[in-house]
Amino acid sequence: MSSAKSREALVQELEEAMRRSSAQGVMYGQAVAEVAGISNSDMECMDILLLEGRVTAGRLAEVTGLTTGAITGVVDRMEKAGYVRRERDESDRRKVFISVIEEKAAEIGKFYVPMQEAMLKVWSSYTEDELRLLLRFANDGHKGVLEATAALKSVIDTPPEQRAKLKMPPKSRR
Amino acid sequence: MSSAKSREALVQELEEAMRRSSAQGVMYGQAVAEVAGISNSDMECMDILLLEGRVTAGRLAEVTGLTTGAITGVVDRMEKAGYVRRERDESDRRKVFISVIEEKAAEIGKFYVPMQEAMLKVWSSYTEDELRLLLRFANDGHKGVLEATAALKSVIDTPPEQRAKLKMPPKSRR
DNA sequence: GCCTAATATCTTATAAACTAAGATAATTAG
DNA sequence: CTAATTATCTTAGTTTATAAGATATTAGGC
Repeated sequence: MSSAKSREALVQELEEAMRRSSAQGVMYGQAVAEVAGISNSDMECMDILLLEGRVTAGRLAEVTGLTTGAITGVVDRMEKAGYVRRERDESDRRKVFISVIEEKAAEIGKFYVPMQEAMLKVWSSYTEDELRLLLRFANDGHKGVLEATAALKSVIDTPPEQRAKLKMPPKSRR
Repeated sequence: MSSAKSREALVQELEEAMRRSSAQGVMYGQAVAEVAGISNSDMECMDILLLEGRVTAGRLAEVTGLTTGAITGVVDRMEKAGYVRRERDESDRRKVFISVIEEKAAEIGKFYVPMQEAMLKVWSSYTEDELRLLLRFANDGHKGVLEATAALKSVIDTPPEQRAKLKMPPKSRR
């Protein structure tokens, strides 16, 4: 019974299942923001900061897609709440680095514990070989999403006249 | 030699890889909303509608975590833009079902094409047995995230005195 | 059947957070 | 040195959210 389901049906089920669980993942993030008492955008910036450590205001704007003005607001709020600190770059004094204050940020990290525990529980029912496959998929998937994001964004940058039918050559920016 | 990587290391890598790709997934969603010219919340509601087909305003509020007043606004905007239509339930005339207008919704669906293509490309490099494993994981994962969301929300309802310490995850080294 | 409570959505006033445009300040190039 | 560029912040106005309560419908107890 190697084909109880056709490959096509399998792929379709996969698509739907992935969509559902990623939607639920988004909602988890919102719930964390709510419990932590900070806005969604602030939370997203914290995530970036926790991953990259020390980032300029401009890069936050770039990554989140917010305007620099909005980022000023985000950083004001997070600084006031004690999560981050502004540090002017001494070699280029226009730049402002935002850096995480670890002790305070750890309070937020706690809210990810239920998620980590749930995932550990799920993974505990898989063999090591299966986990290796999942890891391969997570990495392949990440690359795929990056690719898709680039393809989609090239649509944004295409002037409306030319936008009629979408093509995929990723346009190099910056 | 069945463990080139220890199970623990594997799980940790998985955790990080999943976090990265889901963060990228969130960004894809934002990009779609931007290209489609509708807000993030509106987009989220559209996603729910596309999945469930026909949903009451109250359920949208429940699922998204927005107030019913905010949902009124969301539906007003989407109705005005022609994506959905309000339908009063004849058997309980307090209820308002929101249902998708397929032809118009397809315009949004088109922005998911780059993502679908990227995923198809990824999946094409897996065997059917492997796809079945991925499907199992997607479903298990969804259940896990639901569980985690519930666990997190129970923290909201816990009085602050008892909320003091949650277990921290095993310190992740990067 | 009638009154009260509960449910589902919408309305209003107000607040939060965003954008667009432009001000400020520092750096780089000619 | 001056002009152009870069990075962030400020301001005015808009969008989208909340909280509280209005409106309309249904359900339950007597």
